[in-house]
Order: sequence, then C-alpha cells, then structure tokens
Amino acid sequence: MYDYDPTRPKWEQIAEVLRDRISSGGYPPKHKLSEVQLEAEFDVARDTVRKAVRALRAEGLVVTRIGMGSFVAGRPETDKSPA
Amino acid sequence: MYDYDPTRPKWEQIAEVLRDRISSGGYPPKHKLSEVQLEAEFDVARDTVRKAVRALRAEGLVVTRIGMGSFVAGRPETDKSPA
DNA sequence: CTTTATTTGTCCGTATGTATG
DNA sequence: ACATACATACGGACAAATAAA
Repeated sequence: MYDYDPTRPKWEQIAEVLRDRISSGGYPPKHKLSEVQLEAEFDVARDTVRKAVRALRAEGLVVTRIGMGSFVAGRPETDKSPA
Repeated sequence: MYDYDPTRPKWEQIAEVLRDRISSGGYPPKHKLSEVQLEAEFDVARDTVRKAVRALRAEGLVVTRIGMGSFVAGRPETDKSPA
C-alpha cells in the first residue's frame, strides 16, 4: 500500500508517482492509464484519480479520449512520423 | 483540565503548550493539529485555538493547508524532496 | 443495426476541515 | 455559535463515446 503524506492532497502525490513513471520510462508512450485500475492500485476514489490525471493532462504528459482512456503522450517533436 | 493564568491570553498559553509538545517530540513532524480536537482538549472557543495555531505558523513550527489542516512542520533541512 | 462492455464525463450528495465574517 | 465559501475525499448514478460481438 501507499503511505500518503497527510499534509498534501492524495491526488497530488498520485500525480507525482505517475509523472515519475512516465519520465522514467516505466510508462512508455501509448501506455494506458485506466481510472479504475489506478483507483484500485492507489486505493482511492475515482474522483481522486481523476484529479491526478487531470494534472498530468494539463502538463501535456497524457492525452485523454472519451470512451477510450487516458494514454501517455508521445513527445511532441521526437515522434517517428515521416515528414 | 487546564489552569489558565488569567493575566495572560489563553491562546498564548495554549501556544506554549503546543510549542512544547512539538519541541519535545510529543508532536512529531506531520502530526495533525485539529482545531476541533484542540478546541475540545483546551476547552476554549475555536477562535482561541486559531490564534494559538496562527502564532505557531508565524514561527514556522506548523504549516496549514486549506481544506487539509495544520500540521507540525518538518525541519527545513530534512526534507525528502530530491529536486 | 442492436446489444453489451468499457471508459471517460458529469452531476448528485455526504463528510471533514480550514478560512472568513 | 452561526453561516458562507473553498478544498479534499469518498460514493453513487447516469450520460456520452468507443469498440466489439
């Protein structure tokens, strides 16, 4: 289980963990971030997970599509799309 | 119960007690200072408790976060934040 | 096309706690 | 002691979008 710092919001701490997984490569581009899955892993309400994901989305680290899910965003420049 | 010195503000005396608990380790870092709880323990109004907490906050002994609560501050040096 | 399942979006309410008046 | 506002956190319910059978 996770040891949450009571002086800071859970969603913020969860966002940090996810941000770290993304930057470390643990969560590669296209990796799916399921709300229900994160809800279970971090043992929090969906509302809390959504706040964390929203933060990452605001940072451009993840993209969300209704009915599909949230995914780790590929780096803006270094995408292998042919010119 | 507490024996308050009538010649001095209650909040000041309460602040002293709390300051002592913090420095003695009775209240370790991250320990929560609930206004409701202190209100009951010291048998004073919430305003009185708030004045005491405000004093400790001004001294940097506690940190307060909106919607979360007031907590004993960790020492400035021993923060686990990397960068 | 319809049904089912999955997932995000949005709204409701409840509870706790701080900030302010 | 009361009321209002805001922030966190939890839980439920339904809608919308997507995909697959």
